[in-house]
This record gives sequence, structure tokens and C-alpha cells, in this order.
Amino acid sequence: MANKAPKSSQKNLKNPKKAAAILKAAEHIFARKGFQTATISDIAKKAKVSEATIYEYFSSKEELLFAIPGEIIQHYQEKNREILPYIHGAANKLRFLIHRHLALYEDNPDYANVVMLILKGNPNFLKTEAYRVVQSSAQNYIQVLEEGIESNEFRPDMDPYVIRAMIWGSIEHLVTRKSLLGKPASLTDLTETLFNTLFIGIRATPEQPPVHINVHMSRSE
Amino acid sequence: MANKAPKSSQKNLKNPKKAAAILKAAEHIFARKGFQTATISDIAKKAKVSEATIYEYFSSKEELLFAIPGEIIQHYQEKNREILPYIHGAANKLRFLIHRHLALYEDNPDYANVVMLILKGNPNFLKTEAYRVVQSSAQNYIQVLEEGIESNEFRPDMDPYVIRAMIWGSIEHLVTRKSLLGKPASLTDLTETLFNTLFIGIRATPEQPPVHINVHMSRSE
Amino acid sequence: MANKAPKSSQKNLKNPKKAAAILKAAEHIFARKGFQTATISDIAKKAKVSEATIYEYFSSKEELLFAIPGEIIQHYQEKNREILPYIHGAANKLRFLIHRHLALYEDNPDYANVVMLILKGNPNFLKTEAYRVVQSSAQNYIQVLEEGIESNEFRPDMDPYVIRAMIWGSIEHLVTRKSLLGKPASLTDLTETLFNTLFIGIRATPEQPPVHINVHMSRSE
Amino acid sequence: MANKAPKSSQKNLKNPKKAAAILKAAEHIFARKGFQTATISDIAKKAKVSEATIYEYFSSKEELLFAIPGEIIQHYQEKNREILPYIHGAANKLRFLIHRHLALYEDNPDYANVVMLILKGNPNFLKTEAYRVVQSSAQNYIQVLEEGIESNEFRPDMDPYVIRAMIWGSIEHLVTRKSLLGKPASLTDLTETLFNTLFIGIRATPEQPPVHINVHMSRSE
DNA sequence: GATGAATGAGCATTCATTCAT
DNA sequence: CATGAATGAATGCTCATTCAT
Repeated sequence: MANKAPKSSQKNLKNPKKAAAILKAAEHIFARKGFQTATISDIAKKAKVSEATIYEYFSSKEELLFAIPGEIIQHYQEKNREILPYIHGAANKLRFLIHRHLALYEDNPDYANVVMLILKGNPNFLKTEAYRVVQSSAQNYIQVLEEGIESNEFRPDMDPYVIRAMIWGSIEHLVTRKSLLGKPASLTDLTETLFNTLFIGIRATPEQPPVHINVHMSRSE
Repeated sequence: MANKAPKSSQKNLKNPKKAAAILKAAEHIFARKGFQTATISDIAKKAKVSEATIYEYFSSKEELLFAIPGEIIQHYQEKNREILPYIHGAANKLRFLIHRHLALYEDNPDYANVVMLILKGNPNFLKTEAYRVVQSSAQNYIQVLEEGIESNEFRPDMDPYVIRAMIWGSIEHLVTRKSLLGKPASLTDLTETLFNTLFIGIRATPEQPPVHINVHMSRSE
Repeated sequence: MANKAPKSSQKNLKNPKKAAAILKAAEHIFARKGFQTATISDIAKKAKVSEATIYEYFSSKEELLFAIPGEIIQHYQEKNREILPYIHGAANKLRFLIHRHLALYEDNPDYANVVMLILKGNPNFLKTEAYRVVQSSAQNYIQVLEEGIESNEFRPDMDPYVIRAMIWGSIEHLVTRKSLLGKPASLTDLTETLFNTLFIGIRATPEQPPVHINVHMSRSE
Repeated sequence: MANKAPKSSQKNLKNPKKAAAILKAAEHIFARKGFQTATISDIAKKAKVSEATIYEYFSSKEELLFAIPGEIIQHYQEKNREILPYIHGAANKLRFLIHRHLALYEDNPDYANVVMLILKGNPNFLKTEAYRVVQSSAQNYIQVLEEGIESNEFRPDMDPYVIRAMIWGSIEHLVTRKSLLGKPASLTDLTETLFNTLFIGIRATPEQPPVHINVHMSRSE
């Protein structure tokens, strides 16, 4: 229990509330202006601290950017791990993950903007600790997909990594569109569609396997 | 006829070869350095022209960036339109589009970098003429998907726009991974997998054991 | 007796040992990094106190710099005044001063660095109390030189101020070279050379004054 | 002949007059404000160019500083080399060098300030090309001193390097004093004193009374 | 007396862009 | 057409310094 406290204050010493405020401000500003256009001054103003204070908590503008996903992804992932065991069936778990994934971005539009429009294009982000957490959250999909194969829910010849890429790609594409065009009004509403398409495909005759009928005709006599 | 002349000199008057050289240089530099890090000086050096000359052809650094996809997407789309009519069946056409889409990025890695890491995150790109062409190429998918519904190849209850989003998302996700991590060695090799997953889904088709029907025909007498 | 108390707490109240530690740290850091490059943080770390503590003892970075020579020069000068009376002859006294002067820097290379590379170029230092002590130590030379003139050891037509300038200049030049290039391995070894050059010059025929010979030829008759 | 022109424009391409103007402005500003206090903006204003233009000619503030002595020392040294051959006797040559040395600083008080208060304390200057020229000018002294030993004008047991150090040290000390305190009103007026002290030393030459020799020639008869 | 935390003030440097030639 | 040369405009980042605790 005692080790839970340090967990939250692990990274940012000093006043963790101030650190959080700065991060929120950064998320807000970056989401609206982009990385280059946003200035430290903007963020400082928004966070109501001095520019120098930002540098007390984050060593550079880019580090500040990279620190944005940390908290949020951490919580996201913890919640996932907490709930998943209670869901039965790989298909249901997969549907859950897709829903959570969409909800993550739907509930945090600024965060969505930052991730989709800024972080995704920054190769340096891959070297980041925060990226590790992202990766670990990606593992959920792999596990569920493999579980589904074993339980005979999913086709055994599918490649979990490609399927995950499709799921992520689909979701990110939708989120990006929403960020840029505001188009899919609701992201989470798409959960079922995404899941179904993935699960049963788009082929018209939904897998009516040929039925073999043996007809034994016998005359009762 | 009158529209042929403008075609060659469409956007950039003067020496079109020089314009192309600048664009290629820009693509190369942007792909490696990113938009902000790349300098006009870098591009000028690579293109072996002076910086001022670049401004003779493109009015700003951003316009230069936005001009990169133009030519390539145009050709891509023209070829698509040319070939599609000769492919029979919506499913086959869809497979073809996916293959072409993957090949586009596989064959032009610098271009892939620019699009995935730079352009996608730039909201201004959406206002661009080049973006129109991208959109028009996106229409191919819609047409084919609707065609498939009509022809009873695809489920009538699917949403073509969501499906397209899934296809695009999947492809872009894979391309981005390839750009950043070099991971999927071959993109086009994934055509079949993507298509199949989309077409038939990942649901296991449980061994449906032959159904034995014993018909006892008895004559009531 | 009353002047003994202030002696220990002369400038820096509070814990004089801490003040000394800070000064030593400052000397060390300034000597290696120069004034601008050195940071209060560096010095605080070296002195194992907080930055704020430094400001408890010294009101500014520059004041800290200017405080460095104080102690050392004071001791130097006191010792000089103590010993000088026991040396006979202005020439011997001059030799002694040169030796002491060289030894001062030789024995305190960090101090030498600070004085030669930093303090000497800072016009504000001239307004400093510490500079007074330096000046007073400079007086030693004048006194000895004037004493030498009176005692007929030194040429009466020399200008003590110029001679002192030559001595100081020579010494400082050598010390600076040693600081920057490490070149004259030993400074004190040069005492004799410096003194001799000054004393007898570099002219080859060492002052053999024309001999007047009156020849009276008389014939003994 | 053709290679004489490039000589002057060797270093600064573009408009060499502008480069010179910038250097003069820098000399002026640095002399008054010191290196850190002076700003590029100050210099730009003084030189009537934009700050960016300064960076077209000099890659950094420090490089600008280091470039200041170049021209002036070059000319100084060329003139020395031109005249020296026409002066007869090592002693005369030495006097000439001292005079030139003093005049250099006397005639260029800003330059004197920069060299004495700024450059001398900057270890990086030693790695500079300009420093090479300074070193070469220092060679003059060595040559003349060695020449004087060979010609029997100077004591054979003196160390030319120490003597040179004394000369330089004396001069630099006087120049520095003049820079900081304005004290020796005229530097060049000290030529004779410096030279004489060095040449004949400060030892009093005790009145050697004429020696009367009475020669009595007697003819033994 | 000591210091953790916060910040005000300041500046070198970089380019995209322009324009006279 | 092409470009050499000039610059306007903009901003991360650093510390010396302060002050409440």
C-alpha cells in the first residue's frame, strides 16, 4: 500500500499538482496550435506559471510534449487490466477493448489531437518511456486475439499482429478524421460496426457452410 | 485541347523540370528531417538551385510541402481509373485497390514518410488542392463497395464509409509503422490478409458436422 | 583588542567556515569555468550548500568573485610586512618580493586562474575593497625601490612606478602563460632571472665605465 | 600580383567593407561593455546592419570577438617585418619593437581594451587563427634578442624567452592600466625607460672616479 | 540559519522570405 | 530566369536572485 503513493509522484518531484496543471495546459495548447506553433509562453500563461517554472518540471518543450500521454495512458491501461478478467469470451473482450480505445479518444479530444496530429509523426516519441506504456496497452489486443484463437472463437489462420494493426489503424483513422473534420460525431457508436466487420466480414452470404444432407430413404414395409 | 497546355504548366510555369527537381529534393529532405527541421537551404542544396529560385516556383515552404503529393497521386489515380473497369467483381476490385494503395507507399518510401509523418498532422493540408485529389482517390473505395452491395457480393447492411475508414486506417497504420520502425518488410504482401479479414472476418467457422437427416418415407396405407 | 572580534566576523557574519567553504568552491569553479560559464548552482554543489545559502553570505555572484582574493592577499601581505624588516639591502628585499609574488601564484593555481583570467579584466574589481589590499601590497615594491635609490643600490634616475609595472607585468605575464599553457613549469625558479635582468640589464659589457687615464710624462733629469 | 587582392578578401566573402564595419563596431562595443554585456543587437545598431547580417559574416558572437585582432595584427606585423631590416643593431631593433608595441595599443585604444580585458582571459582564443599571428609577432622579439647575443650586444647568458616575457608583460601591464585607469598618459613615451631598464638594469653604477695614472718615464742613463 | 521553489529578465541564433541586379 | 545578399521576426532556454517556510 505504501508503494502506491510514490507511484503517482514518481516522475515529477516538487509540486505534482503544478506539474499536472502544466501538462494539462500543454495538452490544451498543443492540441490547438500544434507543436511548433505553440510557444512555451502560451503554455505558461495557460498554466498560470512562469515559463521558467515549466523548465523546473520539464527539461524541454519536446519532453513536455512527450510527457502528455503518460498519466492518461497509464490509467487507461490499469483500468483495462482491471476489467478484462471479468469479461467472458475473447470476442466480448475484443469488443470491450475497441470500445475503450474509442472512448479514450472521445473523452479526451485534446489528447486525441496531440496524439494523432503531433506525437504520431514524431520519431523521437518512439524512444520515450511513455511509448512503452502505449506498447504495453497494445499487447492487450494480442492477448485477447490469441485467446480467441485458442478458444476457437477466432479463425486459427489469422495473424494477431495484422488484426491489431487493422483495429488500431481503423480507430486512429477515425479519431484523426474526427480531430480534423469533426466528422464521425460519435466514436464509441462505431464500436459495434468495427467489431462486427472485423468479426464477420463484409461478405454477403454470411458463412452458410454447405449443409450435407444424407437422405436415407427407406420404405417401411 | 486548351486544357492540355495548362496541364504541363499547370501550377508551375517556367522550367517544369526544375520544379520537379525541387519537389523531389523537398520530398527527400522532408522525409528525412521533418518539416520544421528541414530548411529551404537544405532543399536548395539538394536540388542544386538557389533558395530564391525555390520561391520562384513555390510561394512558401508549406506550399512546397503541399505540392509534393500532387503529381504522384494524380498518376496513381489515373492508373486506377484506367484499370478498374477491366476487373470483374467488386471483391476483385477491392483487392486491387488495396494492393495499389499499399504499393503506392511501398514504391515511394520518401513519399510515404512525408504523407504519414508530416502531411497527415497538418490541418492546413485539408484546404489544399492536392487534398482534393486524395479525396477523389478515396472515392474509388466507396464506389467499389457500393457496387459490391448492389451486386450482392457485400453485405447490404455495411457502411461503405466505415469500411473505407478501416481500410485506409489499416493501410496507413502499416505504412507508418514501416516508415518509423521498418517493420512490415513488405507491405504489398499483406494485401491478401487485409482483404480476407475484411471480407470474411475473423470469426472461426466452427466445423459444421454433416447433418444426417433420415427421411423415412412411409406410405400411409 | 576591539579590532580582534571584527577580524573573524569581518565580512561574513554567521558561520565563517561555511563562508570559507563557499569561497573555496567558488575559486575552484571560477578557475575552471570562467565567470560567466560558472553557475551559482555549480558552486553550491561544490560547496555542498544550497544556492540560497550562498546569497546569505554573498550578495551577488560578482561579489562572491571579488571576495576570493581577500583572505589570501591579506595573509600574503601580512607575511610580507612581517619578514621584510629582517632582510637587509633593497636588492635583497626586491628579490624577496619577486619570489613571494611568484610563489603566491605558484602555490595557488586556482587563485592564479581567477585573478589572471577573470578579475584582471573586470573593471568593477577596481572599486573593490579587495583591490585596496592588492594596491597596498603593490606599495611594497615602491618602498623597496625608493629605499634602494636612497641607499645608492639602485639608479637614482629610475622611475619606481615603471619598474614596479615591469615587475608586475613580467610576473603576471608568466603566471598567465602558466595558467593557460602550463608552460613555465616552475614560476619561482624564475626569481633569479627576473631579478638579475632587472638589476643588471641585458647589455653585454656590464657597465665598465670608461677609464680615464692621465698620463704625465716627465723626464727625470 | 593577382594574388594580392584575394589576400585581403580571403576570409570574409561577400561585402568586405561590411565585414570591416561590423568588426569595427564590435571592437567599439566590446571595448566599452565587455563580452558578455555587449549584445549582438548593440553591435548591429552600431554597424548599421541587421543582427542577422552579422551572422552572415561571423558564425557566432565569440567568433566575431576573435576576428577583431586579425586585420590589425596582420598589418602591424607586416610593417614590422618591412622596417626591421633597415634598423642596425639589435639594441636599436629592440627599442623599435618596444615602441611599435606600445604604439599599437596607444593608437588603438578600443583594440587595447578588447585584447587586454577580454581576449587575454579567454582560453579559447589560443586555438584561434588570429592567435597564430600574435605568436608570429612575438617571434620578432626572440629573433632580435638572439641576434643581439650573437652580435655581442646582449649578455650571452640571458634567456630570450624570459626577456620577451618581461617585455610583453611590462607592456601589457601598462596598457591594461591605461585601459582601466587611464593612468600612463602616454604609452610610447615609456619606450626609452623600458628599453633602458631592460638594457642596463637598475643597479646603480657607483661613480667610478677617473683613474689617474702617473707614468713616469725615465731614461735610464 | 538554511533552503526548496518560483520567476523575471534577457539574448544569441535561426530561417523563411524578399528584392535589386 | 536566377540568385547573392540582407533581414525581420520570433522564441526556447538559462540563471541569478528572491522569499516564504
